[in-house]
Amino acid sequence: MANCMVFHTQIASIMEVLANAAVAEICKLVDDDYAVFRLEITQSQKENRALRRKLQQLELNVARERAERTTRERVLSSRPSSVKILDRYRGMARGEGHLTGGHRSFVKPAGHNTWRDDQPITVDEGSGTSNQHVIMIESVDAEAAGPRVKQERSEREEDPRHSREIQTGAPHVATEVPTTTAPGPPSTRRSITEVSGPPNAFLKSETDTETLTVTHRLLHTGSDHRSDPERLGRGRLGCPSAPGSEYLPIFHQTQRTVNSPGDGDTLDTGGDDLSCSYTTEMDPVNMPLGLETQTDLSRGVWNQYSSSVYSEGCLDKKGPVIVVEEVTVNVEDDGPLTLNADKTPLGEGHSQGRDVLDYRESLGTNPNVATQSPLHILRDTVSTSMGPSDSHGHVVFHQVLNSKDQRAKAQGGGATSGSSKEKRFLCMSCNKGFSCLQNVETHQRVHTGVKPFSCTQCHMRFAQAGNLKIHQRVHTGVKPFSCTLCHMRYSHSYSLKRHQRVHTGENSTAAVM
DNA sequence: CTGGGGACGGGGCCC
DNA sequence: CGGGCCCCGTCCCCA
Repeated sequence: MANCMVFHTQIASIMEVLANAAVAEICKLVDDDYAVFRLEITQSQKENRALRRKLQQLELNVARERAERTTRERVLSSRPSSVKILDRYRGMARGEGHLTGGHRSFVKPAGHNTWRDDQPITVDEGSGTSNQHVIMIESVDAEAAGPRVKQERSEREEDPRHSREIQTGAPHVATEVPTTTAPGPPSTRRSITEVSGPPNAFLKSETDTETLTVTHRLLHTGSDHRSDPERLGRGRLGCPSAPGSEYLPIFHQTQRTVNSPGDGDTLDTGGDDLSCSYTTEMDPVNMPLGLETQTDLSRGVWNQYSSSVYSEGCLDKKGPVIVVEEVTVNVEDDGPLTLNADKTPLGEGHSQGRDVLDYRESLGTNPNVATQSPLHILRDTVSTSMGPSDSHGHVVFHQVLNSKDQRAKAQGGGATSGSSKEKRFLCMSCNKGFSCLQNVETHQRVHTGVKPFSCTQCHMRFAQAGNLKIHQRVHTGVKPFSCTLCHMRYSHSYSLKRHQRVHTGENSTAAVM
């Protein structure tokens, strides 16, 4: 028994020794690893300190440079804004600026005109209520003896804040200077022309003698104030295509009412008592949606929207796309583009009629509008890459934008690719050409979702008065079109025509063909 | 095959 | 006479 106890005691002591040895071993290993780890940490800390010092040094350098630049700009404050913009642009090229805010179009300084005499500003605002302007920068450098390149800038109504940002060169405002116009010396003369025009439409000049490349730029800033009600209330608010008009390229025109109540009988069909009302309310349901915001500032920062000869392709399985490759506009030598300064629909928003709502009001109460315009679609889905300038200084922009309307794509493609002379008016959203401005304005409701004509009985809305009138037949039961063979009656004329194919045996598909 | 909405082109009127 | 605007006719598409 005693032996057994001694044996157990010895075993216990041995176990204890072994355990202690194991613990010591573990501790030793831990200590070793810890030492190594500490060493690594120390080295990392040293590296961090060195990098921090470098960073501080760089920040100091940047601050110093910025201060110098500010001083220089003050000294050159009498220089034209565009030149200052050029300076800033160059500064950005040097890495002094920031592109965090994307790009903006520069605007004529509000309140005071800093343009020099050799920078004529031609403002053609038609009704004087223009909220959009077109700025065409024409380089008249001697070196520009060749085909000149005009750069148009879309512009909103003069926004003091906007101007101030530009003038002060706020870091977040990166004003891009057209790359096609090599930043010339300060002596570069530029004529800037503001042209009033219809939204999203521009006129293709036919009498021009010199080919120019017009680049339409959809300028926007990533952290912009797009949703700012104030901004929405100004400028393009009154225009259907407006919400995105800030990104509109060029040829903005003054606004007008869709159907001025002064016109009065917009829906008056001469006794046809249409129980309809005229509103300018946006139909959120029909508003273009699904904007996958691709404001990739790192890629393009700003999107150029160019148009003219373009090809179409399906780069996106999900939907049709339009590849806009280049804009070619013929312009006379000595003059700015001759633009058709017309009033745009849904502009001033007359409220003379009971059923007439102020469009801007509607927009103001519908903040979604600002983000649902097709132009936003354009902005947000456009994948832009800028090609190199050709030998003539033309810049070719390539764009791929998703088109919401496949039909518009098909039709628009034909319209523009053919470059029909008759279709002088182009929709800036889909590049479709139209023969007259009114058609463009109507067409643009496709993009804007504006449906000014509403039925009072079912509150359906229509973009065209004629469609509303036809729609009214649903309520009235009027079927003016009757078949002479079977006395079937139809409310649509085409329904009758389609129906008569049954009698004639004409194949519907063949009829289509 | 029908009903109905969306969209475009063009004629006619007015200024 | 030309441009702008309104309206209508027409076609396409979808349910």
